[in-house]
Amino acid sequence: MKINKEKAHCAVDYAFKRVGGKYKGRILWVLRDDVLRYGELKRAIVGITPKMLTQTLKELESDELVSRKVYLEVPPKVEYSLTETGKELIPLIGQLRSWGENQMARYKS
Amino acid sequence: MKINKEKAHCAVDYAFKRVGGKYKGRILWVLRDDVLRYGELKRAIVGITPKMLTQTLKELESDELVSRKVYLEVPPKVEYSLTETGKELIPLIGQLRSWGENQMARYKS
DNA sequence: CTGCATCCGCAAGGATACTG
DNA sequence: CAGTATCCTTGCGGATGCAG
Repeated sequence: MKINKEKAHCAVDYAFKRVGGKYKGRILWVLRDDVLRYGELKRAIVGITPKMLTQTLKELESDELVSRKVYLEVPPKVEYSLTETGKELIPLIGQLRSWGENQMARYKS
Repeated sequence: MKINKEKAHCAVDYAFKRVGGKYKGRILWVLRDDVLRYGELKRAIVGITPKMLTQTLKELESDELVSRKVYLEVPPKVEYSLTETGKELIPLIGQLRSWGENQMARYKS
């Protein structure tokens, strides 16, 4: 697994790296006020493959935006939720989302 | 040139696509309150190659976040600035940047 | 249920040289 | 000055199968 830890050129670069990629934004967003299990996430993020889900979650966990809680049960159960740092991003993602909605509406014409 | 126009899964996805990529955030940010020429941008975005600068600017222009003004002079002169839509993003990028700064400070230890 | 292992294609991005 | 034109590398992300 290759998790991007290289130096950012600036804070903007740094921030976009943590939140960029194809699914990070969407995952953080669906976790905004829920604690979700792996399978629930998989269903929520339409089109994601298990590999990408696991990989992206690991990166988010490594950046301490998402925390992972394992229940030692059979069958296995793992829950994902936002960390405090992750929650700080929610309002920003929310604004981006609103902006995106406006744009999509504007161009639908 | 391949500019990403495929359907977004949702508004979050849409927004991140417009602003993602390796340089879009940084370019929008340095243009936040200046009108810059090609060469000035190139110097401002440390590490970018002419190819990526041109390509990224084209995508931003195509998404109507940046506008391009050509002066028919010798030597040539081209100025880039934010559109109104682009300016809407600045506060959001600013917040992301602040968040990034805090994170970088936290981890510097 | 929650993943990991493996293989692979393709597009994003990089290096370098050249042009109007 | 403001880009193009080529060629090349990398690694993201997809597909599929297997495992605890």
